[in-house]
This record gives sequence, structure tokens and C-alpha cells, in this order.
Amino acid sequence: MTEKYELSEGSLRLIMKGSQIQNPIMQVLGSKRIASGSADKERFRLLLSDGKYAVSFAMLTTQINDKTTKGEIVDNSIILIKRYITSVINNSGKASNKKVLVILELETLVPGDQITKIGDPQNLPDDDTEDAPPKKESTNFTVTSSTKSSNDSTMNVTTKTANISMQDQLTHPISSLTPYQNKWVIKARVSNKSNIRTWSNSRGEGKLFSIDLIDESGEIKATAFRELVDKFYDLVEIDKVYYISRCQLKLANKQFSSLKNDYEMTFTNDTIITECHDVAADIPQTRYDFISIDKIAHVEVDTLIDIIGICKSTSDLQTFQARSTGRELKKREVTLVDQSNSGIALTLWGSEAENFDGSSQPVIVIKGAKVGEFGGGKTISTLLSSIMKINPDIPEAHRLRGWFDNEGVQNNITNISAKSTASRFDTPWISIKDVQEQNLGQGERGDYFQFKGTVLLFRSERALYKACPSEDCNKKVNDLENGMYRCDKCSRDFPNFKYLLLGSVNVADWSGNMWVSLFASEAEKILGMTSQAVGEASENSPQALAEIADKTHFKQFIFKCRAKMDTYNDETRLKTVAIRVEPINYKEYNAQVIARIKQCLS
DNA sequence: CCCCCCCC
Repeated sequence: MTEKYELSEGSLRLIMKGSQIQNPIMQVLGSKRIASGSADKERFRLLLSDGKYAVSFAMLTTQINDKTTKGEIVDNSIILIKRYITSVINNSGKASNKKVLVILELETLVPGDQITKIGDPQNLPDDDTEDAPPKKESTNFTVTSSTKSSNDSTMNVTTKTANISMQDQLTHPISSLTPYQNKWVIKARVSNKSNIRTWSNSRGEGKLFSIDLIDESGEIKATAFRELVDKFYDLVEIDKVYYISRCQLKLANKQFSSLKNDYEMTFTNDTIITECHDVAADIPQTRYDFISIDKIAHVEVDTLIDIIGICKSTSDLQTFQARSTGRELKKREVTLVDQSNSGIALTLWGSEAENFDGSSQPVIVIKGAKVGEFGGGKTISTLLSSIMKINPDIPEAHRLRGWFDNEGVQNNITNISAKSTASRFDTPWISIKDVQEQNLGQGERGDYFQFKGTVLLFRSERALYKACPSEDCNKKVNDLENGMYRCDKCSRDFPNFKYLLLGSVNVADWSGNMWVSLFASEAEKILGMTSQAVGEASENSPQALAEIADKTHFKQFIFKCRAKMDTYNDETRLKTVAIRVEPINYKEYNAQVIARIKQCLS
């Protein structure tokens, strides 16, 4: 084992001086949990050895904490460090800064239980300022690049005087920031920037804007208030990289941010922000934590999530008044699908909705979309703080594009935004014979059922009446024979009325026939005419209604009915109302027929 | 110190 994985002897000394060593191999001699402000943000500190030197201040970035909690890193484990940064931590109040090695990515080469301690490593002193060993000394590792300070023996690593420029300092990883320590400099990219917003409440009023900052180790939100808005708003530009120092840290309110950080920062009068023109490639763009669409079905409402999906379809732009504020709102609904063969409705707002063009079925990526619920299905919506990208150049987007074009486009998609109105789906399909034999309609609410029926007769007598012209009143009016019409329900006389149909139809299926009654809206669907048009035709010709009714014969529809016992003139009998008459959806109808045939065969 | 983010 030891032959196979030789430790990168001497590499720790160079690393702690700021050099970049390619894939150094180290042994873990110890690890311990570091107490932290919040329980879910634990950190791990490692005692690392390169076989020659040992360093006790190495940390795992929190993203890879699971390496220790899963038991992958135990004492004596040999690890390959794939990515790391060195940084300076000021022990608040103490005179000297401390160098720290933050491991961003690692691979365990040999589990600790299969090996013992290698060599007799000596602690590397904190104030190690001697020159690094000359390069000709034989080493088994490669120095790929070194920081400016590594060929300068005075090193800025332990310097914190204000008159050196920030560029000369080693920067701190965002993930190492805490409210307990405020001497730091981060080098971070602005991945999102809000507009300037004002507020006014019981605690006062003012204005603010916020930005999202990202580096290789993590991300954090930063907010500027009041006069600091004027100072920084124009200075800070989206996608650019800055050195930032002297902000105040506080606990983040997770409800309002999807960023993976327990803290957020507030700009202060002492905050310094300078642009970094020498942008290292290792400052990432936006970081996402995508959740697949099928899993959103189980996510709590109001949670902020990151999502990637193909825009399968889009609705037209809709404009309406907000009920609460009365403000005019614009929205567009987009259906996103992904490899889980699930779809979800995404709502875009305002100008984002207006300008959106989904005709090419692009990949949509959103950081910080809000999960909502409508009619029992889950939906998502963008917020002002969301970042939306169309066809971003990231591996996940290319993978999704490939899946959709090759396969997903023809897959059946389960839409998790579908309304789940149980009663509608459960309406049983039964025959007319069953309706008559099953003694339906005894209950208070009546019984609901549906069937495919053929119209045998549309009764034209008394199919039309003059109704109250008030919008929501369909009461029959009395013709006062003086040009006025009285509505008893509204207790008013009107100079006009509206025509309404009151349908009564004899419908048949394979098993029998029965009479069903229909409200105007459904009778209109069978006649293919509005009540008003039928009424006007009748005024011109007394035969018109009979002729119109004749044309309905042998038309077929799906009748969704309610059967209920009804008492009229002391006579109690079953009354069936077709509450909805719909054209036959053969896909749905045939599925039901096939299901019943299968049931018969089993 | 904000934290509103809308509708069916």
C-alpha cells in the first residue's frame, strides 16, 4: 500500500507558502469537529501529514463534510487533494494571522483502517518564513503555479497592514466567513444583483439592494442599505469579480434565499470593494443545486429551489389585476419537463413574462424559484430574486438537451401541476339501465355518474323562457303586457329580458333511454346556438325551435349527470340533471371502455 | 434595517 501511494513529501510547506501543487497526496493523522454558531453548519479540522511535515490547521469546505460523517476520512486515511486554497484567518484580537489550508475536493486513496502512520512528520511552524527548498531537490509532486508572494521571502501571508493592496493578500474562502471574525478579504463573483428597492414600515423606511457572491468554496448574499446604496450600486456589476472586505455578517433567513450559506452580509461604512481584473478561472459562475421535477411533488410550499428543465410549451401572456393591490400584473405560464419524465408549470412575471419566447423549446435554468400549490398540484414561480438563464452553457443543460431531442420529446410526461380534484376523476361510468336499476338519488347530495349518450329527442315545448336580465338572476319574468317584465326574485320591473333555454332531452345508450334536464349553458352546447339566438329565431318563426331541436337528434355527447329524488306537486320521482354535456373525448372514453373489458376478462 | 414577489 505505502509503495503504491507515496506521500508528497515536503509539499505542505510549499502549499502553506501559497504554492499550487498538483494533486498532492497526504495522510490524515487526526480530525475533529469544530464548534460553530449553528448546529447544522459543522466544520472539520484535519491534522495532515505529507510524511515530512504536519499541519494541524487544515479544513474541509462544508460541501464535503460528508466525507468525514460517512467515515471516508478516518485517522491514517491517505487522501489525494484535488483542489484546495490557502487562506489567512485572523484569530480575533491576537497579533498574528494563521494560515489555513481549505480542502475543496479530495479523493480517499487508502482507507485509514488498512494502513498505519507513515514517517515521522514534524509540525510545520506557524511562522515558517524560510525559503522553500530549491526545486532541484527531488520531489514527487508538481508545482503548477505559485502566487506572487511565494517568490518573495517576506510573504504577505502574515501581513495585514492597510497600505498593501488587497490583491497582494491571500483571500478567504466564502465558506469560512463567520460573524465571529471580521478580518477577511474575499475574492468573489457577483452572480446576481437586485434592483434598488425602498421600504417603509413601523421600524422606519429606506432603500436597499442586494447581490449574490460566489467563489470556489461557496456563496453568500450581501445587502447594502440607505446611503450605502448610492455608494455601491453602480460600482458593483453583475458577473464581475471583486475583492470585498469589512462587511458585517449575520445569520441568514433561509426563507428568502436559496444560497447555501447560514450567514449573509451587510455592507458597512468600512466596506471596501475593488474590482479584480486578474480573474482566475477558478471563480465559478452561478452554482446550482438542481432538484428533479418529480421530487418537487414532495417539496414543501414556499421552498426556494434550483431547477433545470426543457420549456415544452408556453401559454399566451395574461394580464389581470392583483386582488390585493389592484396593480396590473402580467404573467406567462411555461411547462418545464426533465429526465424524470415529469412536468411542472412555471409562472414568469412582468417583463420576464412579456419577453419570453419558448418557441425553440430552450433549456431553462432557474436559481431560487418558489414552490407553490394550486388545485392540489405543485407549481413553481420566479421571484424578483430568482436568476433565470436560457440555454446556459453548463453540462447539465447539454445533457438535458440531448435527452429531450433523442428521447424525451416523445415520452409521456406526468404533470405534477395537474389539479387533483378527486370528485371529477371519480365520476363513475354507468349505463342508463344501471341508473334505473340501482335506485340512485336517495342521498341528500345526489349521485353523480357519466355515460356516452345519443340524443333521441330534444323537447321543443316550453324549452325557452323569458328570464330576468340581471346578470346573475335567471328567474323567469312575468310579462306585464305593458312593455315591462317583472322579476319576483329581484322585486323589480325591467323594460327588457333575456332568453334562456331550459332543456329536456331524451337520451339513449346501448341499455335504455331516459329523460335528463339541462340548464341553458348545456342546452346551448347540444343545440349549437345561444339561448338568445334561439329566442330571436323563435320570434321570427313559431316553427323555428322545433326545427332547431330536430337537428340535434342522434348527436352524441358525454353526459355528466346528477340524479336526485325530487318532489313536485306531491309526487316524488328521480330527477336527472346533466350538469355537464361535453363532446366525446375518445382517448378518455376508450381508455375507460378498455379498462372495463379487461375487468370482464379477468 | 429588507423579506413585497401577486392570479386561477
